[in-house]
Amino acid sequence: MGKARVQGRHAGLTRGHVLEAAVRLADRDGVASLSMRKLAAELGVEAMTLYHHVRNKQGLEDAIVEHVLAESLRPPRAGASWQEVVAAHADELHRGLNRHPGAVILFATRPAVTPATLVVLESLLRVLRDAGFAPRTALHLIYAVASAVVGQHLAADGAAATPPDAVLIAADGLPVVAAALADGPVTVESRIEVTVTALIAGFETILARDENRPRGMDPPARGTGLE
Amino acid sequence: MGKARVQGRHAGLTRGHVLEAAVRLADRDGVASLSMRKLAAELGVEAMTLYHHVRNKQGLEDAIVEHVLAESLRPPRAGASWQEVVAAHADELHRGLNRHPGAVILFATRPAVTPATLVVLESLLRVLRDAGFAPRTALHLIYAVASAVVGQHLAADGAAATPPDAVLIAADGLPVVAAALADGPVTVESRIEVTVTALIAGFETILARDENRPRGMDPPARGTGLE
DNA sequence: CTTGCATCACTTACGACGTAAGACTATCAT
DNA sequence: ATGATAGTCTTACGTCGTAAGTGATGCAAG
Repeated sequence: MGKARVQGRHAGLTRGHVLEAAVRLADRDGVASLSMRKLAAELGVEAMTLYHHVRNKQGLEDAIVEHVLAESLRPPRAGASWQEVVAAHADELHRGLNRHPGAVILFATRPAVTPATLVVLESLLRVLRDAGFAPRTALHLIYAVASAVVGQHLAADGAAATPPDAVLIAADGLPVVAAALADGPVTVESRIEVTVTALIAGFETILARDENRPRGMDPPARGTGLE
Repeated sequence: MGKARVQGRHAGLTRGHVLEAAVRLADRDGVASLSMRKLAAELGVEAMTLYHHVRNKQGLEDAIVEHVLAESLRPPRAGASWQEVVAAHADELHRGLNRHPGAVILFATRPAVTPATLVVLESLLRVLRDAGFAPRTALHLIYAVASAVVGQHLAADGAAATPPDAVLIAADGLPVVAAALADGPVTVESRIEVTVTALIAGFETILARDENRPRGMDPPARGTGLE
């Protein structure tokens, strides 16, 4: 009786609000500490309410990935060389992850093959094909760049979690490691820049090699020792 | 009062047993579904008992990473070229992750700078330095390869989680994507092989470039567009 | 206007999780 | 015999995702 309950009054919550708050909380505290209850509290609502706007927690995480990618990736600039296009793509991805550090781990887990990202992929592949790459090789190139960027972010985040002193102490008696760490910390930016530069240069030589061997011939014959 | 309790009878549990069981469960069901309680049950023991052999769950995960790395990485073969050494290192890492698929995600999270891995790193860096690489560049090379291998495994696992049909359907109207996916699935092996090949080729050109510019000069001047 | 219904919100509840605190017991050095 | 130590179990707390059910709101059809 008494107890004027106001339950159920529509709060005007939309999927957009939920997602925005989710990204904000993930950025602030990391996605690991993001829970349906905390997110609901942030929105002034009960936990179960969120399930009207999101299938479940995994759906929420997928949506975060999609959101970050959508706001980060742009179609390749017309008239740019394939090297510039690939470098720009890596840069966009890197900036997106930098803008949402707490969400990086999601990119390692969720595949992120949504229509929107596939469209971007298509345009990237088209540039590469026009430059002479076989479609399969072009796909490998994009995969390599994306994995490298995400991987470097993950590794850098993990490294940031351990105090650098501990590493330096552990590196005692290991002169080359010490020398490599001597001049300043290794930043994500430098890691990504070097990696992407190397990948582009590497695929330049792969492209040159493949163009000199026009039609269906044998694989690279003992390239890396991987099988 | 009655109730012949048999609690506390030493079960002869060791850290090695705990770790071995943890790796086994992680391999079977994935590390995400590994809990202290399940692990304890697997060992015929109560959950809290594990805390006498492991600091906490994170410590357990770190130990899993360490264990996999220790059983996978080998010191570089004497007399091999730096390219062979790097390729072999990538291959060892890849095989290790292949052997323990459920634990891959841990390699994205935990930094894995233990004394043992640092020793391996030192020997790798020594080979690269002897080949003419600056220590910092050598470190970037190893980081790039490790991140690429882990990143490709993660991406491949994520991709395996989504049914390939869905991707093919989504790729409808995207001719280049479709063409790239046309001849068979993209395996982890091929992704890693191509990436590592490209990285090695790329660092070959970086090495050649740096050797022609011996002492401290400007950075590559608009290399990738990353800053 | 009334009636019905889909939508949004809330409540309660369940089983799982990591782990702090403490009690018990077996083993071994003194 | 006497402690000390280390391995084990019990209980408990707070958190998590979410299934199931209840109630209120606002809109559309009669």
